[in-house]
Amino acid sequence: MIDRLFKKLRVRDRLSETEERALREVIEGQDEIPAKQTMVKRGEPLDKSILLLEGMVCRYKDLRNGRRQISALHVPGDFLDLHGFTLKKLDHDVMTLSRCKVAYAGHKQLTTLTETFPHLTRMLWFTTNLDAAVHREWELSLGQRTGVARAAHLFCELYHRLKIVELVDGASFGFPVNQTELGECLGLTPVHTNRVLKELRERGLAQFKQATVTIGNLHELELLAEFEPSYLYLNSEPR
Amino acid sequence: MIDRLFKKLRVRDRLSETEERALREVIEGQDEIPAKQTMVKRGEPLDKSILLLEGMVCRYKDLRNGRRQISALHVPGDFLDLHGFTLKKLDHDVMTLSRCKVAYAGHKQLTTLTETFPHLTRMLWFTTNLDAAVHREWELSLGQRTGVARAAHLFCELYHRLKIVELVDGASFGFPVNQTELGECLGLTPVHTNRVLKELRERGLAQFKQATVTIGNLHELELLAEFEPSYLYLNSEPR
DNA sequence: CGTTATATTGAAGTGCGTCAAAAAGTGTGG
DNA sequence: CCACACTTTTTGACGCACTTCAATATAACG
Repeated sequence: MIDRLFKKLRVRDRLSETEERALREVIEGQDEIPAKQTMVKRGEPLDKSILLLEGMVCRYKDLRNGRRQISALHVPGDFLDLHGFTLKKLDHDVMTLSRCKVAYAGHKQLTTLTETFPHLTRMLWFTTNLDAAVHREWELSLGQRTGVARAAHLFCELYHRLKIVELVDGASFGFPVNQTELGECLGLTPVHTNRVLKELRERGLAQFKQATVTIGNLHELELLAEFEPSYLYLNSEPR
Repeated sequence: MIDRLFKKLRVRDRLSETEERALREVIEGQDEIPAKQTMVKRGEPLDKSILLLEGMVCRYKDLRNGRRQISALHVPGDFLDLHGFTLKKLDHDVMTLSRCKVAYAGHKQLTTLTETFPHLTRMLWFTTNLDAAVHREWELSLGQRTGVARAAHLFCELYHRLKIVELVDGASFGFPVNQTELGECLGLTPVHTNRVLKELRERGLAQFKQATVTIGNLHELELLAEFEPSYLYLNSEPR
């Protein structure tokens, strides 16, 4: 299961056997967490980072009026809070969307690792910068794309990210959220999210049903979303 | 001028004399860039990162219809593209807003630095994670805050960030953009940005005039924006 | 002082939100 | 296997925040 992390890294850079071993050594423990459970609360001091092995997780912030914005989604192979390694506490909450399997990397062990493996450190650093690149693309979506294009873009992004870790089945992938939570990713109300999904469905571009996305026409969907995968840094380059 | 970087870092962590010296040594060159000039183009290979010494810079992405989203603002003391150290090319453009002074840190030198100073490395890593924390707060703004609250929030953020590097003069600070560019930060059209500014002005909360923000009532402004400075990580903690 | 960029205002249109209700799906216990 | 409660999805009607289009006013500048 931890292999998904290596798949993710190897899409972006070379990872030596030694580095893989070193990384394996700092990943320890294994937990199962039920769905819809807060894993990390904002502000609480952190001494380890969480690697997602199975399931899906979100990070979010909310306002006093109860409106919530999901700022990031995580798929297997992602660290949920590697940024917490340097931040030491989070500015947001982390919640499981589905039942999840996770493992841990202690900050102490990570510190040791970074003192011994500079290139591996850059790769880990890279993954936190990759999260930031996704944040920027979401800012573009939230600020400038219409609801339909936002949903289309999110589906394209997840398709590509899940493909890397081999969690796409044909044109379908699991996305364990309801329409309310999907709306919280998109900055839309549940009602409008429903209408946006209806449009994508009727145009034959994508379908969202029972926590599963089925892409009807990837090319058209990407056109509509103006999806440019370069922000996912899918080409291997030395870091 | 480079001292602003150290001010920024020392608000967040201890920085030893040795570390300061080491960091000074990798910062070289000095350039002046005119206003509204693209400094880094998306996709172009990078071999150095840029430290902003004076002026203000933005990063942005745009869509085919010409709409643009500014995803980040940078103030003196910020690295503009330290994330480029691990990403090796950017997913967005970087543009000066005002006339700027900058210096450079070569990636080769940074690599050497990270192999010698693990704690300093974590501090640099931290600054890229801090940028991501700001991205998340902007996602919350763009997804869930009203136009007025978004503008209020941005003014609060800049006030606090500029305060650290001593660029706030009483209740005022320079913000070298026009209303169109401000709208591109906020995900609003120029016309609506103008109306939002009018409301803030008439409520006595903040004024934006001639590229200068003057805060009328910081407390009320923060309340309106639901501004919670914790995402700026202003408390010094060991990283 | 004219020229151009920027700010401001008005009027009308639209995407998305709100409120409310119905329909469909899901899970549980009998 | 059905009955019931609960969650989620879907639809309709209406309202509002923001956009669009267009015109005017003001500031910036050589």
